[in-house]
Amino acid sequence: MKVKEVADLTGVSVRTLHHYDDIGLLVPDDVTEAGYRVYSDENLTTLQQILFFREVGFPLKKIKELLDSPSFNRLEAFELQREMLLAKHRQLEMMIQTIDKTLQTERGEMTMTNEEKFKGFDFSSNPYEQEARNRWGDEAVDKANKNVAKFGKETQEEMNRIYYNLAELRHTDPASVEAQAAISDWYTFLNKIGDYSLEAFAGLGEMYVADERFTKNIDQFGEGLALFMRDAMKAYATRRKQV
Amino acid sequence: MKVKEVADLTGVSVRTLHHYDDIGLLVPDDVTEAGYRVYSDENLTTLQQILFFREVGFPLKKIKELLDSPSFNRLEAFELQREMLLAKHRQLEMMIQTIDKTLQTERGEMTMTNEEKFKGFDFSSNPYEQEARNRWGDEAVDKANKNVAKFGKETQEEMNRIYYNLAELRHTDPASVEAQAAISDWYTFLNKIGDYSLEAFAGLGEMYVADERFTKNIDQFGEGLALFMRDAMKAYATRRKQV
DNA sequence: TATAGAGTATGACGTAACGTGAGAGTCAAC
DNA sequence: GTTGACTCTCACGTTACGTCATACTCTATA
Repeated sequence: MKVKEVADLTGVSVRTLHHYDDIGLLVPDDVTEAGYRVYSDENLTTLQQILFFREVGFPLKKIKELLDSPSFNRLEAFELQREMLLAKHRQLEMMIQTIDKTLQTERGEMTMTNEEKFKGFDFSSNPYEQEARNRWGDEAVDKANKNVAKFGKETQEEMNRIYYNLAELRHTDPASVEAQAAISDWYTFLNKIGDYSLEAFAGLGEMYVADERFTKNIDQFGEGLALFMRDAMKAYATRRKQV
Repeated sequence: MKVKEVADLTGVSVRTLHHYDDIGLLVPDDVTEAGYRVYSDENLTTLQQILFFREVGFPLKKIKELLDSPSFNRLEAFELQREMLLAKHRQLEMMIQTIDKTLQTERGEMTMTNEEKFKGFDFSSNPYEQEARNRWGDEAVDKANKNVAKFGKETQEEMNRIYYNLAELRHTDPASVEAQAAISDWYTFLNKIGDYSLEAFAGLGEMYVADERFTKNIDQFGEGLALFMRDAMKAYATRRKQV
């Protein structure tokens, strides 16, 4: 299919498809000799995914990261998207209720507090978005760091100690007893300030190497630490799941 | 209430409130001596309106036009917003169905056409336009411009004359005798080339502001004409229905 | 009462996700 | 062989804020 066919089918503009091609988010599987973009059925499925994530408010950059992520699983993604759409659905219901109440208020049939006036409007707390970010997104790290700040100096120092310990081991085997002990401290620490399943923990490790901003941050404690931590975290999660 | 209180209550950022102040969309009713913005309860109600319109995809500029419009009626607006939210609600239901089908497809339980894959995704037109099309029918929307072309040059010229007349009145009261006389010409004209009930006529007016393609076209004769025509058309339909 | 800490103000530049031409090549149809 | 619809690649414009930087204000507390 050529651009306009895809555009007409999906409702996005041709320019949008160009843009997605430019940023590498949706690169057509084929091009004609004249340079015309040709989209495959596989491309269409990807586009569907992109539009779902876009609809629930993910920035394109993050969508790309998700789709590129080695741990990305289409079926799982669809299920999550379903949940998120349902959440949005419920949110809309709240907004409609809010409107109904407002209408009654305008007619003088009842009164509303200011909080009630904005029920359903606060998007800052979408639990499913949070879940998605935990599962695949780099926000997991942000969250951790923010929480650390919130938990004060001692926590910060504890975190640094763990980093230093790990940094010293970074040229050894990530699956060794020492490394696993150190990474276990890391897991314990993270669960003090947040809530990480083993899957999330392993996913977080992936992010340490997948996203250069975190690689850079972590590697301040020692070059190659991020990579080492990812391997150690993966090994840790795998081993503990087997038990 | 000061900025942060409002921000916390509504979930928008402080920067957003600054921005809305800058562009004149939401100007706080009061300022302290130190220049701090102080929002009244009236301001909060306006903000609620703004967020509703924003949620259904209206650009801020259009929201400002709506709120500033002399014919703007809060109660009516709430009812319209309710409709729009319901439309979005239905759209979400379609998307959820689409996901369910996709999940079954992934499991190999069924197959989907490409059209089905994108059902519910076509946002090319704002949800309200969808709603408008449902309510007043597709023809009402497309008919006007297409038919004019078909009816030849004289018809085209007559149409332009009417537009020019209206454009000159566009800063006056849409319900005034002059404006109503001019809009009556418009109604007569439209019924020469098509078939418009009063409801369809009013609905068409709504489309003039809801669909930017129309707005752009009409505003070529004078900025703000589309909005003026909508108000005049609505007043015209209301008045004639009462008789 | 001094001072820290949280809140607020105004620039001003940055960013995301495209929109909108401009200028030119491509392709099927009549 | 010439329309007319479609496509390409620049490249600048736009919307709705985000993100500093710098400076002022307010209040709780040592």
